[in-house]
Amino acid sequence: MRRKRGQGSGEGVTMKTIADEAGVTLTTVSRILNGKGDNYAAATKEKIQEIADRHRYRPNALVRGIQTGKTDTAGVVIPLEPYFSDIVRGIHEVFLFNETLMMLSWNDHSKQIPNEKLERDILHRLIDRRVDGFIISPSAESLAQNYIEEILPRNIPLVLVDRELEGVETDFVGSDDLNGGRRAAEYLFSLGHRNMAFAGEQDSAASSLREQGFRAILSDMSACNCGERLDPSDEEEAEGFLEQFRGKNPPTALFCSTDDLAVSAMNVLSLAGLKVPGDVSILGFGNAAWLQQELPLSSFDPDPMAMGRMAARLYIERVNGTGPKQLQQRRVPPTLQARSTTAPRS
Amino acid sequence: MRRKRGQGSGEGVTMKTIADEAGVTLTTVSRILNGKGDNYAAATKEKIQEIADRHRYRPNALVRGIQTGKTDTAGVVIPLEPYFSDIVRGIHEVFLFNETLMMLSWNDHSKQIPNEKLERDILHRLIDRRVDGFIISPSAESLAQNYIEEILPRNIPLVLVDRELEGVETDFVGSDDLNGGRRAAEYLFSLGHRNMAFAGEQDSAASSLREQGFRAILSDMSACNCGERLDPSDEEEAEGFLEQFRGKNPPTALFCSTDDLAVSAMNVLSLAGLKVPGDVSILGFGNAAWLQQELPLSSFDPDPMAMGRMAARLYIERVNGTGPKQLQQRRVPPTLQARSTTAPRS
DNA sequence: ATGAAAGCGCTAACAT
DNA sequence: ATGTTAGCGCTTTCAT
Repeated sequence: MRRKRGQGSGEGVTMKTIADEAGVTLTTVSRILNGKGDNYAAATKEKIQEIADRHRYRPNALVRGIQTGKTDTAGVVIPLEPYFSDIVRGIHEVFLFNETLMMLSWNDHSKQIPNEKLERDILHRLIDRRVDGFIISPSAESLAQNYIEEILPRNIPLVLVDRELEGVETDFVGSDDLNGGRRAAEYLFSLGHRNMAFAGEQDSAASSLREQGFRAILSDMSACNCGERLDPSDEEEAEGFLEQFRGKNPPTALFCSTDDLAVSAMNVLSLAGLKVPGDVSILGFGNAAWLQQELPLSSFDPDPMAMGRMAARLYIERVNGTGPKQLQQRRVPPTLQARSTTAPRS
Repeated sequence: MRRKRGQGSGEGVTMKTIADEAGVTLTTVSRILNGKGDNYAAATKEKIQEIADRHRYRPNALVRGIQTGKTDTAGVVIPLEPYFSDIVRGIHEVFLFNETLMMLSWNDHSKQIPNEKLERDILHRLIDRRVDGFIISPSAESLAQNYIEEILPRNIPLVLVDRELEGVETDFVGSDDLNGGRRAAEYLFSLGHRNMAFAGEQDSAASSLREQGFRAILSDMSACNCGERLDPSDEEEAEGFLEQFRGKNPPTALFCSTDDLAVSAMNVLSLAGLKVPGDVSILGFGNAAWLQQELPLSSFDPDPMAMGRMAARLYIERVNGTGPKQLQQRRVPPTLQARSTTAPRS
């Protein structure tokens, strides 16, 4: 067996050490140090506490973990990139007040091919250490199988953040895309725009929700209309996209489901000689940090820190068994950041 | 006692479960699943393995931890801000190949007053969970006491990254500031500059090393000279700083010990009508990400990911007891990023 | 007001 | 080629 650590203070000090020194049993020490010693003589309590402090005694959470089945440790699997690290910061903030610590890991998000094997290995490492639950931001759909096979059957609480996974029945915390879409419409409407366009990718759940909310409001408003979804960054669709702005009575505002699309759109439009926001107001979604210095794009900030906080709160509910029985879907309303690519209709 | 988890597959499956099902003892299962079963009959080995797989058995690392005194888990205390999260990514990369996981935490780096109590609490949480060691990027000098009292006496390996702490005798991994300073001098010299200036803060260990390296090279070169250290962002020193550039035969190059100083210097110089790099070449240190889009500042990239990797490797050596006995000081040479604020002397 | 004893899931020394 | 036993550090029932 591996040697325990050397002989500094606080090392190798167990409840037994303290019990022996105080001339009482382990049980007594355990109860007193855990605040369950109401019945004990004040003198005993003080003595135990004093010895513990003097030795800088620290309880062994591993043992407590195997005894109680709870480790107060979460498995957090999130890439450490700008946007995501804000999610982690939000989680951390809530954990601070819940005696919880996170084991952090992630799979290489930068590689296009997600490494299923590697992620499964990471999950195993986390499960072996008996984390109470998981908070995961899945890097790809293809990883769903991992969660379905490794986490759910073991009945370990799992909260997904930022991205849902088809076929994985679990809690989810993300951005309120529907709400964002609605407010995009309301905002552009309030600037006087009536004729609008929408740019979005195909096959993106988030993008669809944003579009849905956007159109829902527009169809409630009178005298509003909006062209079909098109992707200015897609070779096939770019031409059609531009076409909309060439007819008579062209759109004066454009809502893009991501900031990337907003940038593509701006490029396409400016090549065609259109001014932003003079001729067309552009509103994005994502509030990408890399953008803000280059280009003052009006956009929705999904508030990743708030998402992290919300995910952590849900996690705590799950791990403690408080909170509702049904699976939760909680969404943080994005914050509108009006900058200089949107303006009143001229 | 808290209920163990419910009844899904892989839950509550222990070696005992497997042993019973196979009609052998715990020991047999333990040995076979740990690859120490060379002496066992192939049939037994296969049977055990099959049962384990079928039940999706996973070993309990908590138990292993209390038995062996090793948890394969590191306590990492680093703020999750841009520069630092790259350090964390470097650490993570190395841990992936060492069966190690990190418990990540940090104290609120944004608050000016570092919360000593909070950080001590975090260290306790980590110690209770019996991390094998620590990798810490201290947010303030005032926290030194925490490490001295809580970590060192317990003989827990501690590697400091990015920032050293006076009075804390421990391993350190950081940027090679001396080397950076030297190469700054060599680079500016190679561009033809002979008359130089240096901007740096007072009381910064890193800044002093950069200055030291810088001056060491200059004094080796013939016909070179460099004014005294001044801080253009300091009200008292700004005037003197500018004064240097007003004499006859003024400096044509400026090395700043941080990118922030480089920005201040540029402002001061441009107010005085001097052109960069036409009149003065400016070289910074830090390669701050927020800068790169605004201003193509020539600078040294301290390569935080490499620092993280190096710290993790040293950590692994410490935890495994391999590696040298003496305290280590390892430094990553920064990478020169020549952009457009430096040019040949005109 | 305190103790004794069983047990958590596993490892490792010591058998046979 | 496999089993027996003690023990890791603690919590929790059941005594007294």
